[in-house]
Amino acid sequence: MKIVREKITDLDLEHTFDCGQCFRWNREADGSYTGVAFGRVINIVLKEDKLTIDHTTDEEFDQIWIPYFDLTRDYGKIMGELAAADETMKEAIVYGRGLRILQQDKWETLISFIISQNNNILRIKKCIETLCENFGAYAGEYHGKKYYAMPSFDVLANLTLEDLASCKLGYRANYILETAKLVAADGGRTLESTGAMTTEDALAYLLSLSGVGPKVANCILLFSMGKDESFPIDVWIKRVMNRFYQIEEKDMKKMQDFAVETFGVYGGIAQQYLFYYIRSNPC
DNA sequence: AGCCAGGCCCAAC
DNA sequence: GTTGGGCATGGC
Repeated sequence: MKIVREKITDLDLEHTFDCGQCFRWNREADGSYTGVAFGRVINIVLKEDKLTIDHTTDEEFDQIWIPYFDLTRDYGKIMGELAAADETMKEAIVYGRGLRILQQDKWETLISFIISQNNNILRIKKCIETLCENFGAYAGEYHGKKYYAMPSFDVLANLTLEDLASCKLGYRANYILETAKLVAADGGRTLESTGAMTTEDALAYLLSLSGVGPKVANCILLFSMGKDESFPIDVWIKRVMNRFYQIEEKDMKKMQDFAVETFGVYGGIAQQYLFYYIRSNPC
């Protein structure tokens, strides 16, 4: 069934899906997007302020898609506050207006960003897609195409490197097996409870997993655990920090401090506008 | 062909 | 505690 909601503001699906925070949404010929999240397949389109989601229900919209798209939060206010911080941020917001930080599934985000390391976005998407098709639960069919969810930690914990070879994950395959075993050891309870932890504790837990360092951990904190102040620093953010804020590319500590001082509790959201801006306008 | 990609691990200082 | 080499794979 199809649901419609009007008066949706400060949302741009292209910016939200293409800013590098998620990997499983694809644009259709008609401009709508189809993707899988939380085990559901939906097709979504926004025309003016009218949001239409196909293949869902009123109940699922309330329980899954409102939190997923972060629709209860006032991004107009957030953008206003960040834009007042400085001129670069202001330009980045003009460019990426409507970008919202999705609240994604923790396990899927964890695996996705382990795969993301030293990798490019196109290939990250292919790796994730293959992993889901080969080992994920069937999530449904939309317009003749079948979709599969991210395989659970129980499934991945029982695979071998040979099983994963077909996914072409490279050296990351072992990280995924090790992390799946660690998460499955307590039935995923620690991972699920991270949202209620302090950011510091959640970060420490993530860093204890295999293939998760500071950058990947901060992405997971921001994109799935509601830790808005988390400021992931990758090669692109280093370039932003160097080009626009005159911080040396190796000085991560100074970048972190700068983010806290300048962007405060919305550091991660600011980071995402900057990432999207610099990637779309490289040098 | 060689460099790069939303970095991390581990050994050597 | 910090630094640097190595790392699978494929797009450009």
